[in-house]
Amino acid sequence: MKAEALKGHLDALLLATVDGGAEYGYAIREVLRTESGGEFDLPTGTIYPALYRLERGGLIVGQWTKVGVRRRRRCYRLTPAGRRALVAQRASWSKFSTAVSSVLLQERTWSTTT
Amino acid sequence: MKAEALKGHLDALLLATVDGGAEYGYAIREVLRTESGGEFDLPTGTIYPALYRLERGGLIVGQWTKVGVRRRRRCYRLTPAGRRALVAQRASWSKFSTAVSSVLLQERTWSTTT
DNA sequence: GGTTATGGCTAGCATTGCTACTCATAGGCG
DNA sequence: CGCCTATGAGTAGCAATGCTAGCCATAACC
Repeated sequence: MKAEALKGHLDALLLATVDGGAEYGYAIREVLRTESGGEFDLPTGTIYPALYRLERGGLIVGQWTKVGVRRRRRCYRLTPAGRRALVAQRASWSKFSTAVSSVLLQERTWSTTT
Repeated sequence: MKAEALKGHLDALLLATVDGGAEYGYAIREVLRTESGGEFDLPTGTIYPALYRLERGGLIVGQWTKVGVRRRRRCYRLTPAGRRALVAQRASWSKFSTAVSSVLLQERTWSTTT
């Protein structure tokens, strides 16, 4: 996958993943990789700053939790605004992907590309 | 449509459009708007630099043509490399959109987002 | 004559995801 | 015990790319 392909769509993916239960960066990464059939194998340098952005934007809220004795996780949940954003992003993705597909995958009658 | 949504996909759209006959910037814009159902209403500041990039990359070749008396158009055709790129981009788009959709539009059993 | 459509172009910006690290705890294994 | 891997989080700086906001010219229409 080209590096730029994700641009503008990552937020939606993260919101959708977080919506699937209280999640944290590391787990989100695994879930994204699995659910995407391996397409999205995102570096942590992509995940964490993005979560940060979403939190700053008020779409998710993070909370430190303890794992074991001195291990910590930052768990995120969607805010109401985040939930609305997710709905909007899904709709937006549908429109976008439909549009791209209709341009890209269109059958052309004169498509005997000489 | 968010500004960044297109990133990484514009080249494919342009290649596909140029593949639909010898086209030039202005016409490409119209075709994209029409075929996308209005989703892609791209400013010329997006189109022309992008065509330039594609030409520099050897995926299309441009040629000035005269329209009327002293009007000019830069008409583009796909090169063999461009045609190969288009095939690759279509495949890549399919994989990408499938992946995004499976993350975004997935039905979750526990989706009663409390 | 003035407005709109056709046609092309550019400098500089803003956003965003990636690269390439750092740091720490925990568990497994020779 | 010492090393390697997995888990978990983070950052500075970069590169790419599409957009903003302009510019210019010809042609057509009223």
